[in-house]
Amino acid sequence: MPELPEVEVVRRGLQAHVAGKTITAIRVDHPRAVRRHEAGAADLTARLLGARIIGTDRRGKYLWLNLGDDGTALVVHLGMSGQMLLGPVTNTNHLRIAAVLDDGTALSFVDQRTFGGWQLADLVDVDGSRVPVPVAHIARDPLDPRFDQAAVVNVLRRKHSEIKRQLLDQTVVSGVGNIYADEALWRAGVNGARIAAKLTRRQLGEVLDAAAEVMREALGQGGTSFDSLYVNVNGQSGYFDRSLNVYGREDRNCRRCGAVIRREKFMNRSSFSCPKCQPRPRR
DNA sequence: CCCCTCTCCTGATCGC
DNA sequence: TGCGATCAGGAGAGGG
Repeated sequence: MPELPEVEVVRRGLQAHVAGKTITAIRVDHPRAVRRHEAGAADLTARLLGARIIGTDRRGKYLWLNLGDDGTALVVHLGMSGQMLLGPVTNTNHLRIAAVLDDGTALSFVDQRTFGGWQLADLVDVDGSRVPVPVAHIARDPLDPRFDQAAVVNVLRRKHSEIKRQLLDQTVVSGVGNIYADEALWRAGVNGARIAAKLTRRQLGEVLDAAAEVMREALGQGGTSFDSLYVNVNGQSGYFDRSLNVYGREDRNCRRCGAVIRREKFMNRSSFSCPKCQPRPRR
């Protein structure tokens, strides 16, 4: 379940090891991994062969490799279970794309649930930043130096929809997934079912502050992993799951007040919250 | 326009 | 032992 911190860990690994390298071989093993590249797998491999990776970038849960100097990028989304691995792949069951770099390093895209994928795209200017076309609609994330929290609060003030739903909407604020949404709401003491427009500016600011804080801390721990589906470029998991306060802690005690953490269905996924720190809205 | 539900996918796990 | 049901969830299509 890679969210912003996990994707950033992967991006840093790629930056350190693939920047400046050229792709000398590439093979697509599963068509779903390139389904978002509308020109097809043959076009993608033909254009990547011989391409030089000049750097990496990320917004929210999207990361991309900048190629050559022609303003194109290889956009990577990890989906739920995507992995960008450097070096030999031992278990090839879920190997979707295999590439080789000019120093002999293997770069592989492994993805059990096939929600992720690669695509080539042009870079465009959006609000003063260069991003690939498929990322143009994605809002800045809370760790972006140009993240405008006041502007996001203004957007949220107009949303007649639950705050958790908005946190998960990548066009409002990006990078937050189910785990960090629950953690941020717990830290801010806000129930995810509260209507965004009915929260005060101060409360909305606290929720966004908490989201930035929890993701920054998770990044410092190398990310979160529950089932080893999320790993860095060397196949290793992070440690932040030990620091989670609500997610996955059903029936355990709240670390702040001792109440029993509850689990509920929300948007077809699980939501965890403290009944005392995060009282339900009146309806 | 705004909001929300559904769907894609695979593997682990559980109850019978 | 087998088998169906359930769960995990990012993001976009499409419905209301």
